[in-house]
Amino acid sequence: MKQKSAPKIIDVARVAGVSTATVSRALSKPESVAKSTREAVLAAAAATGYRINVAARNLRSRRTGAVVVLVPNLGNPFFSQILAGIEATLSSKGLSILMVDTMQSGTRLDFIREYVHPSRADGVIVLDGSLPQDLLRPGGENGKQVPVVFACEWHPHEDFPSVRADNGQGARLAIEHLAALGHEKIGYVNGPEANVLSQFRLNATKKALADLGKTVNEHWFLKGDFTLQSGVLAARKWLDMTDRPTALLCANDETAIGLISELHQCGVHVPDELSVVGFDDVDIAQHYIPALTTVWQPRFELGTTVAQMLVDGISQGDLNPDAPVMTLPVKLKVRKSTAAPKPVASKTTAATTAA
Amino acid sequence: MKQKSAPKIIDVARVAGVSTATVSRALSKPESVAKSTREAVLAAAAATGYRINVAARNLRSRRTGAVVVLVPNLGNPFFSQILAGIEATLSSKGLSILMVDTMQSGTRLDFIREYVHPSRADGVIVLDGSLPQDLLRPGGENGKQVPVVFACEWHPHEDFPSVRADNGQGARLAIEHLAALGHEKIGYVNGPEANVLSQFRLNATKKALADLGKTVNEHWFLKGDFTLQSGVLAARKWLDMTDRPTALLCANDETAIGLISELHQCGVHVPDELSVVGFDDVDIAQHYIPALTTVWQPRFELGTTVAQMLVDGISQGDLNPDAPVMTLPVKLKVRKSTAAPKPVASKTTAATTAA
DNA sequence: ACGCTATATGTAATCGATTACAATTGCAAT
DNA sequence: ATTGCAATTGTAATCGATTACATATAGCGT
Repeated sequence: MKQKSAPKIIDVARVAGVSTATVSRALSKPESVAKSTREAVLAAAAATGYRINVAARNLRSRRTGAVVVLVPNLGNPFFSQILAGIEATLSSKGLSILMVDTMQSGTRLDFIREYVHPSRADGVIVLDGSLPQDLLRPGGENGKQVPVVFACEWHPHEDFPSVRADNGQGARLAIEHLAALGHEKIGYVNGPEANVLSQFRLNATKKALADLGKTVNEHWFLKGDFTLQSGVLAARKWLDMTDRPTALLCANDETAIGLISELHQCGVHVPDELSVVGFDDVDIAQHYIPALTTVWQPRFELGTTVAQMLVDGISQGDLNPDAPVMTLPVKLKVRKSTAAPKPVASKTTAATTAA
Repeated sequence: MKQKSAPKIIDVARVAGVSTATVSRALSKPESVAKSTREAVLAAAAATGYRINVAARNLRSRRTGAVVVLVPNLGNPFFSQILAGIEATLSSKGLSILMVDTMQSGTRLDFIREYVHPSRADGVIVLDGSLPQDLLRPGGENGKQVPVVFACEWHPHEDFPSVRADNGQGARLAIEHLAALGHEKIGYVNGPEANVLSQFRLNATKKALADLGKTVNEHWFLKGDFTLQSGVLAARKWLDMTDRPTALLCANDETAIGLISELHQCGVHVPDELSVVGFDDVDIAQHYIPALTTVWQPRFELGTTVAQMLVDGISQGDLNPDAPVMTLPVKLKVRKSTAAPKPVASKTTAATTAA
């Protein structure tokens, strides 16, 4: 009795004694058919084991039910929680996620370009602020545009809608915290220079320092690239300095952890000899030793928010024209990696004991 | 001159002065058309800005060009590197990734079921060993099956092809290392009981202890669930013990880190008072303080391997019938969280100095 | 010169749903 | 009773590519 090939809509129609149009309606807009018919169709669908052919529906209805997510680096745990938020929202709307790692696929931009197209996806979420922008506006002015929204990162000179954390406020809170502890010599370990977040956090840091009347010493501003290793290198540079800052804000938690671990290797204790602040509040941060003082970002919420923004844009047929930029609040989590600076050596020396 | 709607294959055909069949062939199997025609078609495609309609191709060719990846928890960084490996391999084959978080979508199994279907995906990669198996064999014996492969985790009583790390060897190496350091009282902090990895590592741990003639004391075997918090709880349980183990192997790095951080809070020093071994070697592990001794898993390679296995299965039209289980080797990374046990207090006390 | 094969291309059916439009029915208002 | 409207359902065109099959052309051996 079993059919060789998968049941199609016409098989269901036959069993239910209705037309294919009715089956289609009963399944996709149940309220548009009579109750009795709906039940008959549902029963027939169950009886035949019918499963819709997604390609056929997509072709005819000119939708895809999918959203492309362009992630800079899937291996980076920072993005995984944002992805989780995106997934939660999109799956609740019946949309699926096409994931593309722009690092991996980076050698062939054409590969990515293929995804930014109405026949592929109903929308695009970009977590990578450094993609060439022409890639996101395919076909210039003509043809249908796929709605594009940014999360976390963004294009500095473009006006795509975006959701981001309040990076400026985060840097300011961190600097104010260090200043309140009594630090006068405060530095910063940057992320990649090409990255908007790095630059934004860097500028906000300098602004906050200036506003507080603190020295902005370029020697205390170190390069980095968001990796653990760049924290290690920053530690070595700090060790080599003659006039060292007493506190360092890092562009992210990885950098802060690499920094602290290398200092530990070299017998330098945090926060006694240097206060360190991270950025992001990854899960490990509060379980690091010392527990990391850091700027918390609502990562899961960033994901749900950007997904919702895109869903709204898709259903409106177009994105909100005034290119909204949503900025979500951050929080400073004060833990154990920051403390008042050590009293200057030339004065009275009451040796501080380490735990 | 610009057309309102996106150019279709027939527009390209007109410009190139050939039929749609020829255009299709020129684009998908270039070697099957004459060189001159191919060039004309490519030029016409470029001139019109033609982009293929994926839904149409999928419908006709009965393929999807997509692979579904079922991830237990996207927010867990452990999976992100495996995903990166999967992405690298699949994207190089022109396949896209449909990502589904089985935790998020877990409330509705039907939602997941929808993805395990030939019209959705050409294959499925499962990273979650606890999914109901009927979900992965839709339609019982009839109908086309979608190839399914497992990575990391697997179904204990099923014979799907799978790729996994050598968890048994990992546990054995860890126990042998602790034994070699002189530990006699060795415990284990488990992951979720329902998880195959937890159980596998647990059993291998017990076996290794028995083989080495060490005590297997059930009081030293603690429950856990792979989270940082479960490490914290394990630490408290350890503190409450009267007869404490001198070394603990943890089911994963998160647990180990939670454990160490809580002990640190309580003034207990690792490894002086307790040796701790993790499992997985997440990026942070070597930058933790103390640097974590742990079992390294080839996570990226797990991803590339399982993806390759699936790709082979798809192209063969069927998966290797003898349900191959590939086991990738692990390595023990000895760092600073393990040391010889403290000499018994009643004996001579030569206080060991900590770095 | 003839037939045969190999190569290249064209014609049109096909994949399986959605949906515009038409048709039917029931019911209320006139 | 007749008309009008709303609610259901059916008929058939349609989405845009792929591909089985048919056809045309060229090269080759005898």
